[in-house]
Amino acid sequence: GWAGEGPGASGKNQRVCHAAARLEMGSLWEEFNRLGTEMIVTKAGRRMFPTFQVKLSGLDPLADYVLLMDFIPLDDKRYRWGWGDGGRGLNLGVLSPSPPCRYAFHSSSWLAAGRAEPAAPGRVHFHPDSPAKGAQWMRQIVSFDKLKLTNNLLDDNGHIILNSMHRYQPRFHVVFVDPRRDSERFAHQNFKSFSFPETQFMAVTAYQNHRITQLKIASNPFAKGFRDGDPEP
Amino acid sequence: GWAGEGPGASGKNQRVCHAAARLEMGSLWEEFNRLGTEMIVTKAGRRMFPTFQVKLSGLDPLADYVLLMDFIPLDDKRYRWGWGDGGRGLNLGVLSPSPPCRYAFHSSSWLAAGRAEPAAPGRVHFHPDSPAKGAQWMRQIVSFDKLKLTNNLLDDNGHIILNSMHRYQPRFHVVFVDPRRDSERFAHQNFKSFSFPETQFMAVTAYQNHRITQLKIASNPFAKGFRDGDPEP
DNA sequence: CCCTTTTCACCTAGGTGGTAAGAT
DNA sequence: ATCTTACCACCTAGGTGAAAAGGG
Repeated sequence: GWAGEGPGASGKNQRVCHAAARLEMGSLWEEFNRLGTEMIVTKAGRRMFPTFQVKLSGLDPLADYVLLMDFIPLDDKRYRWGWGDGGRGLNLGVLSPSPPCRYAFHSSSWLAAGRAEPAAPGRVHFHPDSPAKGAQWMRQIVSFDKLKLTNNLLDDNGHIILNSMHRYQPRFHVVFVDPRRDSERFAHQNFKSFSFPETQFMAVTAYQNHRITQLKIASNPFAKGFRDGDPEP
Repeated sequence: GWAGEGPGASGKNQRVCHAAARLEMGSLWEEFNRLGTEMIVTKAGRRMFPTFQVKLSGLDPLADYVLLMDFIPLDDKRYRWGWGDGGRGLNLGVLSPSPPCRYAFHSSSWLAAGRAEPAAPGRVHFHPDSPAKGAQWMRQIVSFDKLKLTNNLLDDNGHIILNSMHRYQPRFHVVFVDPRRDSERFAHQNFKSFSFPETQFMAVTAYQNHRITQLKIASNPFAKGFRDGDPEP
């Protein structure tokens, strides 16, 4: 679907106010989201799967833009994966699917387990093709496949630093490169942000929900080595 | 070594007239050049080895530059590899090494064999990071490892089109992106070209000089599978 | 005969989750 | 007990020259 734009769509520069972004692989993102998406974080940095990619429109073909992403905590909680009190209260319906039978073997779910860790420094990831003309960005799908997530607070590779067992919402920003002298004064008018709820996820160092693992293996080409039976193209 | 700049260094824009480029892997290029460098061309496109890479200096850190390469015919001849008339006249000393013994088994060499084919359309290869600031270009070695050579006159992948069995001189160009309105009128002032004689080569569809093959195998990591004996790091 | 094309085994380079050991 | 790390086999993706087949 098309993203809801950030607050305050008024007062935006003409170069960004008509910008629109469609999330690619939307059905795959929704399939993960229904199970409660998990993303691995490692010391060396791990890519996201699905990859965050968008199709852009509404840019000025001749203007320069910078594209970037950041990740904001979805709440101030820390989570753990396990068996709750039988299903009352702590289960987060949005996060885990309603199991077909509440007493089935696989009935674990995400439980709030205290307040969030101190937030890591809020890094951003610039799309490596930035800056580029609007025409270039709109020509084809923009893929953030170089973006990596890490749990290393001291990371010096420029990766996105996240806390494991915390929930995050990826955000996507289109920034018009203002050629005017005192462009800093208009910075707040020169960008537009997009947030796709179906891309939210739990950062983990190892997968907790086995259904997530299975869906990753089934849909990520690099995990083909772990597929069992007959394929389905 | 440092490149000789193109003719007419006078009248250049301040943003390019101090630009300098040092060829990287110079000793490897020279080793190939002493044997007579050959570069494979294929229908699908083949990378160069050694890769053309330079270290830049003298750019304006804050100005925008485009970096690109093209290839110019070194002469108007077509060549063939074989046995000459005993060593008189047709042997090109620069192209093949003086064999230790003129009557040794490996005494073939490049011989002129008629006039050149009609020149293919003179394509150029823009470095994919173009345009970028001078500071960015000077930060580290600029590598043209995405450049591919093809002999397909109908190529639509944007590769460099060359005629097999013809000699070429790679050229490297630094172009200042002039922000002025009528910048086209200053185009001839806004670039500086570099030509390294040790990078000239013969385009081939299959290696002719067995010593070139051996040196490629010995020095190209992707050809490690063809190395025989003990390695030498 | 000489040159080109195709296919292939063998590499580099790097993205997967599994697994077992380590850390707290 | 729970989470993290390091290493691994197994993939994708693509760059090598060898060898055989193709073409004029």
